[in-house]
Amino acid sequence: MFTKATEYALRATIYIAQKGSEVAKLGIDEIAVAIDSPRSFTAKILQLLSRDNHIISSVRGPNGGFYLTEKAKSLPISCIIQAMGEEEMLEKCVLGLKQCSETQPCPMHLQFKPIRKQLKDMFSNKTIREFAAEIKDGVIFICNR
Amino acid sequence: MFTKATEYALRATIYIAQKGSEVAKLGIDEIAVAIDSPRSFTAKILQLLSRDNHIISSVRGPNGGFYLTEKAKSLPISCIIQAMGEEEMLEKCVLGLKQCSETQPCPMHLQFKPIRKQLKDMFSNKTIREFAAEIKDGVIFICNR
DNA sequence: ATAATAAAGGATAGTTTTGCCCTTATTTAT
DNA sequence: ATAAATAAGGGCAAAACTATCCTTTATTAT
Ligand code: FES
Ligand code: FES
Repeated sequence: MFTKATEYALRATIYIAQKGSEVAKLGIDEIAVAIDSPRSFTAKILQLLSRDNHIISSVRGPNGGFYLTEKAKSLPISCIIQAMGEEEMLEKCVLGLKQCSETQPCPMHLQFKPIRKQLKDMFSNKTIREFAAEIKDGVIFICNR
Repeated sequence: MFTKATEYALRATIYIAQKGSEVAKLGIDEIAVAIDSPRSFTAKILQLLSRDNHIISSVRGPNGGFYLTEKAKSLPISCIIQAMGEEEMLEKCVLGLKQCSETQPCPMHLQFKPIRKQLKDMFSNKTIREFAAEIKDGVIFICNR
C-alpha cells in the first residue's frame, strides 16, 4: 500500500506522539528500536518530517531528540502521507490509467471509488493523537516482531 | 496500490479477454499500444502469465499472438494479482508491522480491516470476463491518455 | 571554555523495479 | 524447403527505493 519510508514515517510519528513530549524527547535509537526500523533510514525520514514539514519537532544536543507539539498531534494522519509525497495513492486509478476519471473510467472505477473514499476518510478524519492514544491502552501495538 | 508490472498485467489481460479470441489472436505491439504500456516489459509480463500461470494462451509464428480461453476468462481477477506475486497486498498490515494480527493489531487495524475486505471481495468476486465485458459498452476504458 | 551529546547533512552502496535491445525458437505460408 | 512472422528468452541499463556510514552543527552540562 505505502512505501517502507511512509510506513516508518507513520509508525515513528505515532510512537513519538504517544511516548514523547517536549520535556521527554525521544532519541533516534529508541525510536528505531521501538518501531523496528533501520536507524539511519528512519533518521532521514524524521529529518524530512521535521525540517520540511514541521510535523515533528526536534532539538539537538544533550537531552535533545524528537517530540510532537500538541498542535501537531491534532493533525490528521493524512498529513504524514502528504509529507512523504504519497498522497496520490489516494487519488490514482487502481489499474494505473493516466488519471482516474469519471468520464473515462476504468472497469474497476465504479466499485473501487467508494472503497478508496473510505480509505481517504480513515486517513483524514482521525488525528495523530487519536491513533497514538490507542497504543497506551496496551491492546494496540506499533511493533509486533 | 499495485506495481507497474501488475497494473500492466491487469490491463493487458482485460484487454486481451475483450478484444482477442482463439481465431483472432492479438500481437504484443497492438496490446502495448492499446493499454499504453512499454512493449518489451509488457511482453515479459505476458510471458509470465502465459508460461508459468496459464492465464493467457500464446501461439508463436504467423497469425500467432495472445488470447484467453473461455475457461481462463472465468477466473477471478485476483488470480492475476496472485500470478504477479502481489497477493500479500491484500493481507498485510497498513503500517507495515511484520504481520497483520488480531491479537497484536496496529492502531489502524480495526478500521482498515473491513476496507481491505471490500477490496479483496472486489478482486475475488468478479471474473476477468465481467471486467472485459464492460469495455465493449464504450463507456468504460482501458486507456485514457 | 570545554567536552559530551544528539540531530543534521552528505556521500555512497545495495536492492528492486522498470524498461530496452537483440538473439533464438516456433509456427505458418509460399 | 524456405522465408516470414511472432512469441520466448537472455542480458543489460536506468531509475527508484532502501539502507549504511561518516562528518558537521547545534545544544547542554560541567
Ligand atoms: S479510472 Fe480507474 S479507478 Fe477511476
Ligand atoms: S495489524 Fe495493522 S492492519 Fe492489521
